[in-house]
Amino acid sequence: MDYRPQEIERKWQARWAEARAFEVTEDRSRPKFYCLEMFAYPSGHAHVGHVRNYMIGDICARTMRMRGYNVLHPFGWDAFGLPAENAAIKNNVHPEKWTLDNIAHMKGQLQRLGISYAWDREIATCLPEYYRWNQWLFTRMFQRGLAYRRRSNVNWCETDQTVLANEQVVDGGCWRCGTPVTIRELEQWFLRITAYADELLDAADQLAQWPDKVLTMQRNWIGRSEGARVRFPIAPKAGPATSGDHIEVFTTRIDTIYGAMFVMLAPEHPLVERFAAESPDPEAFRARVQKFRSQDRTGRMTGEVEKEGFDTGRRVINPFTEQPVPVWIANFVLGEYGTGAVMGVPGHDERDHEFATKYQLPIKIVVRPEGAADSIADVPAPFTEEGRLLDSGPYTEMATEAARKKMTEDAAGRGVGEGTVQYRLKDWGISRQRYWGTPIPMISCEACGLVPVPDQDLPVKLPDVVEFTGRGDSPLAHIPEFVNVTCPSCGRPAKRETDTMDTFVDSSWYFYRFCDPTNTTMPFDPAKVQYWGPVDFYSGGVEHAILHLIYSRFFSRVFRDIGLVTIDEPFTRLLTQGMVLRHGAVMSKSKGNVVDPDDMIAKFGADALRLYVMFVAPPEKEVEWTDTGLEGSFRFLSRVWRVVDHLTPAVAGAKVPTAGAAPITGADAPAYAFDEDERALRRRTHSTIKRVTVGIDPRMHLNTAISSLMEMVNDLYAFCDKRGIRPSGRDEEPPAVVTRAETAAVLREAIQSLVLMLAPFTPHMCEELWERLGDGKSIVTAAWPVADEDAARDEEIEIPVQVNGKLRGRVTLAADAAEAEIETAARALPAVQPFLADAEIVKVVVANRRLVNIVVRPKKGH
RNA sequence: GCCGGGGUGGCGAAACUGGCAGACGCACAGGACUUAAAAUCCUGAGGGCUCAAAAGGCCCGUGUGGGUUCGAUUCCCACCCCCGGCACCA
Repeated sequence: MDYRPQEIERKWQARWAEARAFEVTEDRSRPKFYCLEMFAYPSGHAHVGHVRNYMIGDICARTMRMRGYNVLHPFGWDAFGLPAENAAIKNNVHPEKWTLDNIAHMKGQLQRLGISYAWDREIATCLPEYYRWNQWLFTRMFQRGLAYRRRSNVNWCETDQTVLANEQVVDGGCWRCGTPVTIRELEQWFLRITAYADELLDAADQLAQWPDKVLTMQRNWIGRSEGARVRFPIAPKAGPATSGDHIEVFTTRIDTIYGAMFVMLAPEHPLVERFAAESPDPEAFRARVQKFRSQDRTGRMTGEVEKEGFDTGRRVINPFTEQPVPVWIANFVLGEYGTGAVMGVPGHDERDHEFATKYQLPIKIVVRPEGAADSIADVPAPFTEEGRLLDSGPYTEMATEAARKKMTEDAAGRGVGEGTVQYRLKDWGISRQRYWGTPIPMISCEACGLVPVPDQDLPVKLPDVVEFTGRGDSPLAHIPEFVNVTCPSCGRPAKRETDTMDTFVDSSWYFYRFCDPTNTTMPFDPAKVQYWGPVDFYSGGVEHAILHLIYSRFFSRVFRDIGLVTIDEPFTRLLTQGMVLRHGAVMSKSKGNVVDPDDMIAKFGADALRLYVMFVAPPEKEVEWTDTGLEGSFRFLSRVWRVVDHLTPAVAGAKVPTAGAAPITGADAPAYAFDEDERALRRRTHSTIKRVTVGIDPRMHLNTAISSLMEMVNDLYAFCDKRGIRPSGRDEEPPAVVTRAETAAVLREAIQSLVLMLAPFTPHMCEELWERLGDGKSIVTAAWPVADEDAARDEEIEIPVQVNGKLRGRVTLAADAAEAEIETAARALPAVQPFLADAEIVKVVVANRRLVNIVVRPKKGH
């Protein structure tokens, strides 16, 4: 019978669904394994780039099931978001309909791929049963001061007409559409992720099974800097100084403060307006500030815009030198980092040096390189490295590091500053002026202020009837019935918040909801998360390295501090899968280079597609799609099918040799006398089991695991060829006849092991073969084969022999040959004789019994 | 500029801890089977040189140049290039 994947696949997908084969409950008799792929945004159709991730997770989930774990492998939909709303505006479809239709289609695609999901746990974040708990959590965060509202400058996308979090600004543009970000000042809700900055940073060291790349990105994003805040008193314009009137700067180099020749304010600094007002020509002053503020934001942030500034005419006192220094306003000082003010040390900072040079400000050298220059003239300015202090009062000659410590202490002692830690990470702005998201469950009352919606009134549901305008205010604001409410606290008329939450809130805790997806009284039952959590294996695109993955680590800690979970880190092991390219580009509808899995399934079946995608490269790497590669995988599966199908009836009665090696039969296997070829085939079978087992977990080298299986199949064909029992490849095939019991036994062992090991990759075909080969039960829970070390062991070893590091021949010896025997055999090898003839043997290295190297040199006087 | 990952045949790749470079596959070539083709099965192949041919032999070869070592794709130093991230963060 030919390999006809489509029939087989339909059959087994139906059986799995009927048997609810992948649904699980908490079973304390078995170890748990939580395998998760990042859930999907239901954009319409999944292409092979998307589904590669689900395949990777599925290999893992199916393998762990066969190894006896109780595997939770759920799937769901990150279903809120702008595309649905944009589609609504464009096509006049309700976002919910658009979303649910897409979910239905994509779910079908995944089912046709045979991904082993527990569909009973499917969730969609756009449903009130889910987003209700976003609201619940938000009110808890509000109560704990982790959610707060403030007016601030926010990133605004003109195309999407909404706010973006800092993490959603990519290269100065919107992460979704690329539109350059502009700045708006708005009242916004923020989540206080900075409260966890230290912990998120420190705990990153414990994430041993995360890629370095992702950890580095997170560390950079959090951006911890140790330094000091130092206050420079403002010299009075006229009359006495107000007490405490000062400019506070943040610096990581307080040791260079004797070289601070000026102080710079960001154009956004709160003191700027006061200085303008107090200046002789306030309007001119403001105009100059305005110029900086309106400069291209990304240019200002990245140094592409030239450094510019102007002298405010004001002076502050350097608290260490006690000398007055001028205050400038400079376009390159960032208002939102540190204190929005910095000290200018042109001798020891590149930017300050550039600025001072441009405006002819004085440059003072206060650090010299260790050891070297003892004359100031020799110090190259700007000198930004560590060294020894010069011309720095009592600190002169101290090493920079020690000086930083001492000067920070002294500043604190004198009340002019203190040591501090500064983060680049900012609080997460979550307000979005759009419809298709979780309504923020807050009510604004004139008497009571901001009041959270009480639990019994949750969820705050999205109203159905809405006009989608795409304007920059929330569509919800136009629905009076939604907006006008009574204050839950005092009962007077009040207004509801009309912004919705960033959809990244939805995805920051969904992995816990999967543990208890239908709970109606809590986000999840803590006992269930206690059982399933944390996620043991998590895979998804590296594009979420700092968005989703840092928010999730944050939310896990919030749930912990609320008392619902005890674990800190939600994801033990992270795999970032590479993208699938076609014609050198990421697949996208607009480029017209997408490969729809359904088209490939129609041609070669889901199993061949799965195998190809896993074989073509390691999971982390980008791959280029090729049709011929897929055909190759189909050929291999046909080859497996043919040989297993051909041999199955002939080996049906055989008992496999060892209990450990075989999952189903052979407890009382007879004592076989294997011949050399049979032993060789067993060796291949068992060494393949070893390689494939570690290849999948822990190593996740799925491509080489598959190539090991291919080698095994090649050996199997060679063996059959030798014994005259190979499949002909023709339609009408005479049945294979295996008369020798030993041969039948090793063949059965081989094909059984092969089918079991291939099952995670190509589950439908393996189920079909297992139906005739196995114990009548599904291969889903069949036991993973165990290698028999004795059978896997080599009887003979072939050892390469080198002379001076060049390969000259090989010797074959018994596997247990002693080193001395190996050396003797190597020296006796005819191929090495010519090199030994006129030479003196310096030494002979027998390396680990794996290689012999004879080191010679020409005889003296020859 | 800083951080992370890479650079190996015509192509995708492999090589566990310093030990036979190129497993496995794609594409290609040859053979068997076939009236024929497809399919299938088998065989070959890093480059160059030597040899009438084959067998065999020799040299070169993992981005470049050095180093350590009996031995380096692997370790060290310097450099070039590619990909990804961050980037005036004081």
